[in-house]
Amino acid sequence: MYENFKFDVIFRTEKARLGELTTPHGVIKTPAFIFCGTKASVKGISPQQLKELKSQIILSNTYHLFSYPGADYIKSRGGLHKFIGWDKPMFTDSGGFQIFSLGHGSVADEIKGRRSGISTLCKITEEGAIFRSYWDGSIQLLSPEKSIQTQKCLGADLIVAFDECTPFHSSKKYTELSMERSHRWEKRSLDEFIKLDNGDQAIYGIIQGGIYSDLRKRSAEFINSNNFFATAIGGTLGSTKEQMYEVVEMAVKDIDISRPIHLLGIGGISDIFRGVDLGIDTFDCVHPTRIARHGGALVKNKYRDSKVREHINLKRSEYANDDNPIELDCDCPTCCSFSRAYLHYLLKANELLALSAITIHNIRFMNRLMEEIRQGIFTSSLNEVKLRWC
RNA sequence: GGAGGGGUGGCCGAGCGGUCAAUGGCAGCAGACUGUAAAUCUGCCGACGGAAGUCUACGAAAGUUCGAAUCUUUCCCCCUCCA
Repeated sequence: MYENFKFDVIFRTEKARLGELTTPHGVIKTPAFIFCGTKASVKGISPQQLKELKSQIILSNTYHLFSYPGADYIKSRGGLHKFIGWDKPMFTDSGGFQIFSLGHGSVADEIKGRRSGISTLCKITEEGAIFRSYWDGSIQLLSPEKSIQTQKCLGADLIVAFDECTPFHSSKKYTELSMERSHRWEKRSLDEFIKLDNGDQAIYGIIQGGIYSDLRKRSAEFINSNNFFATAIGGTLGSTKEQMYEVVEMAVKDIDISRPIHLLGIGGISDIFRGVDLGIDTFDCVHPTRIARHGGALVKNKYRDSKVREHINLKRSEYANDDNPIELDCDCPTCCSFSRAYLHYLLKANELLALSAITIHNIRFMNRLMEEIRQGIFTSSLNEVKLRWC
């Protein structure tokens, strides 16, 4: 198994490590950031642009593509890579996060106790999760087997076992029962994966256990003892940044470090530095691409307008007369030709170009961040890099 | 010339005797967003004040009424139809 996959650690300092994750569609230099193209598209930009911005890998989502246009459809189009015109590595998430997000809303809403809108999650059973489709309202069951079969049809290089992403507001008892069910689901995912395996995919197991160190330890041991190619850290990571770092640290402690380690759903700049310090190899997050569509351009600390934000909000009126690019030292196409004033105007005028232009900057920003982090590990100067970016 | 319909906060547009400083929407000003139901969501948005509150407001003026954006009269201005 995993004969077409390989993970080599090239260099390490303390826990941080520089690696190469080999897949049938190429090598991913780690630490790496994975951009979210949930519905088989990174919103607003093309695979060609992603490549020009030096992106290594993108992610799509099982739940969304399962609901529409369907796994068989994408398979009959030749798989995701061919369908969307992307020949580099791909990752698919299993749909486990949607058990959380469709049941509880966004991470922030859940942590802050805000009521989310109408839930389209109907029920979680031992068999799987029952959803009302976001697409057509029909009732659908997503089970471990179904998730793996779907991910097989989609054809991403790296796929993920089906789990339940537990919310922050759940008791230890619920977290434990959910974790145990996730373990059974993950075992079923692995069995289904092995049954269908033809060498072109590798599967991640996910560590659950919420904010509880004993549960995280048990979960890590479970994943280690099964033949997953790699390990992802999932579930709630707590309600504050500090708690998140603690949870990641406790989760990472018992992971088999010969396997690649992915941190699900995290993409803040300082979060990535902390993750890298703890030995995380890959990250994925909607944040860079989502805030771009809301007018947020990621910037290094010297360009910020707020102590708490890692981006500037180009919708703010102060940018109306700012002729500088988002960042003076950025090499992205947006910074090479557009001023903050123009981007501000495009946002106000509701022009679609604003969304893609800022997305382009944020993607290049994340890729440059990861390039510098890799360089920083290699030259043992990660702290200096961090001072520039955080 | 005849008949009718209107004028409401930056704009559009509800309200047609008290619960109206006035529903909505847009624009404006902020905020949020971390395995994407997200080009989304939330808050503020007459003036002064931290707030209680005070003042000025529904074309203009005069009235009726305990009370008027809402009723009456006159005036000004718009629009539609007929000649």
